[in-house]
Amino acid sequence: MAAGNPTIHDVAKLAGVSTATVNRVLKGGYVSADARTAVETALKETGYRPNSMARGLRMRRSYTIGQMLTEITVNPFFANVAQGVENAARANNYRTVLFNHSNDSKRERLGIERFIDDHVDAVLFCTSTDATNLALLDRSGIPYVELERSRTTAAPFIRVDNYTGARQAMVHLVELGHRRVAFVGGDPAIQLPNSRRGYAVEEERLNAYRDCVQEFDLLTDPRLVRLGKYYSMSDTFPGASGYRHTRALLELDQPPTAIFATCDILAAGALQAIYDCRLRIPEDISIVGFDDTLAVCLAPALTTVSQPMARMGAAGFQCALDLIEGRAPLNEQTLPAELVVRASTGRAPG
Amino acid sequence: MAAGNPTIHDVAKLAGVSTATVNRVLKGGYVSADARTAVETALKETGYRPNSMARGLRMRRSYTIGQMLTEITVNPFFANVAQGVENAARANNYRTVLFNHSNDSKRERLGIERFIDDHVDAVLFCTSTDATNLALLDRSGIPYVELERSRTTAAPFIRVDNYTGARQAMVHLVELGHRRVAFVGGDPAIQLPNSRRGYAVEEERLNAYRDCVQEFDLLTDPRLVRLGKYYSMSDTFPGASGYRHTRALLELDQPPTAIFATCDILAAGALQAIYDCRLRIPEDISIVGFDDTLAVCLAPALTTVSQPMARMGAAGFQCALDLIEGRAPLNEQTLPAELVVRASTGRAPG
DNA sequence: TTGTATGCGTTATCAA
DNA sequence: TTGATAACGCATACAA
Repeated sequence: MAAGNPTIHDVAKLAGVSTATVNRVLKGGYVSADARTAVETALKETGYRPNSMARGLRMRRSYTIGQMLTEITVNPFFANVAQGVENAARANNYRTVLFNHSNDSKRERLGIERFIDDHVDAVLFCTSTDATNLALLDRSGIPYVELERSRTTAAPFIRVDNYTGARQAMVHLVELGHRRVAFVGGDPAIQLPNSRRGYAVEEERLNAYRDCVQEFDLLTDPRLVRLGKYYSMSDTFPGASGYRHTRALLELDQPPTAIFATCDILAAGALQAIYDCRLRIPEDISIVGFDDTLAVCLAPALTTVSQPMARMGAAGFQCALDLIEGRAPLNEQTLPAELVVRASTGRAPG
Repeated sequence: MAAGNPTIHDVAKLAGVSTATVNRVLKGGYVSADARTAVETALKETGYRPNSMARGLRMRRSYTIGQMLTEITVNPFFANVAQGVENAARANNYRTVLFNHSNDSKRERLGIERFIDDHVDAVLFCTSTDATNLALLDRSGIPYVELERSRTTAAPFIRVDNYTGARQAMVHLVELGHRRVAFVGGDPAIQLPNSRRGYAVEEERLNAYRDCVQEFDLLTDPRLVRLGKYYSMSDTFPGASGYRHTRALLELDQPPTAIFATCDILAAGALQAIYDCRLRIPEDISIVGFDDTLAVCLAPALTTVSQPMARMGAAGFQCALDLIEGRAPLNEQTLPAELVVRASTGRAPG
């Protein structure tokens, strides 16, 4: 037994039946009581476990989901989504294989080819760099699901209601009396061209900001809106961009009393900038993040818009499973984001 | 072609040769020039990719490594190690499958059984909860490697020189004039009973602290040594333990001028406590972390002992591959940890 | 230099 | 109710 795992043949021989009978007790079927007990004891004795490769070959199904992630180490967001997928997958006897493309379309292509080699039953993207990469899967007949951002309209898409989430953040600040609120966030222009649906993450968040500025008659100053990337893969400090923007904001003749940074990593950089300027949060300035990843670890603990990362992953897996098994999942699902108030927001000074 | 991927038979038929010949041009062997070109064009035309399950079945090798992690979402340390493993694995045509046991030995057991079902070629642990779980693999003849912590002496073990790393942190503080240095760290008593080798992570770090206190004649006060868990899986805020310990330290009649927190998550909690007490870092108090995970994101950016997480993962994979292919890797490898000085340490006040 | 034939372990059809 | 058998796609021993 030490040398090589027991196969269904070993079980059959031990039980004095054929492999077909063993299979029947395993999968359910007409088996006599005698045969059943014989097989069951043989099963126990051998400690038989089916060989997943043989089964996969035979069933033309690998029971494996490929997860294409941007970069699991650079933003905890991805680890949390992956975790959600993983748990849902395990519960359904699926396993997952990860691949990080680091926003490099060529690498993503490589990863997709690996997925095809692995005969994954479906692929989850969070998020894809490029619609042409997705087309590779179409050719192989492998279904896929997009999370967070969408590059195509054909595949099911699990999204988050970024508009409402961002709006909650703004309303919270307004209620605290802030009227000079800065926005530090992703530039819609960077992502939008790639987006195939009505909403790009960045656009939604920015729209919520702008709408609230209008609606609540906040100070409008173009210098308060700072757009760019959330973080750079190559920067030694991912929050560098948030740091720079915040420094610039604090040097304004009339600095904002609150900053809405639409990613906890940006917010982390903002906190560092504020710390360097020896300002006190929230007494001197309030700050709200987005994601709820680093938020709870920062000083002070960050008020942030929490994304349902694990739920997104789980919903994505469910879609994938539907696709695999020939059911038609919703083409689009929107999950809510929710403001979590912690210690980084307070009444506007003055 | 859309329905079903091309097999080696398709290629053979198209090229007008046998599957054996196709295999020969794929794997290298005696093939006539004519046959070779015919096969090569057929390969291109079909876009043939070998079926990894069929190959795995035939070769009795899955080209898959199982990674057993404590919990990828709770500490970025694990994501970084996993990333290191992953990259090394990909470079060697291996894939990895993750499993998080959340410090639950039963869950770990479950995961190992899944790995056995998957016929993984080897398992990497970072870290195992329990030596009896490892024994399951022995019975299946699956080799394994331990990272960071060891529960057995048989398997190769990739460790970090925690003593020297921690010592660097202490020397750094001493050089800055600190004489009242607190230690907030893991309790050796929690982990040591499980450890099968001379060094437990916690013991090494604590020993370095104690040795330095002696050697540099620092203040010895048992109240300055705060032991416990790095973080709790269930706490809403992982840094809670660091927060509590730090609050207690700051309430001492003679609070420390520096804190060595032996995990960035603990340090994050310490930063929050210090922030709440309206003390300024490093002017009022210095703090050093360990790991270099959150460090760069905290305010102020944390001076910390950097662990070679990706290297540990890569070295672990190499060991696993050696084991799989019948080579004998070193039973133990020690990687260095290195102090990274950032903004949270400065001259002792007063 | 090339092709035939077999087995890896599982599932499932079909005949008994 | 059961067993013999074929097939999934690949790799390879052996024969030609």
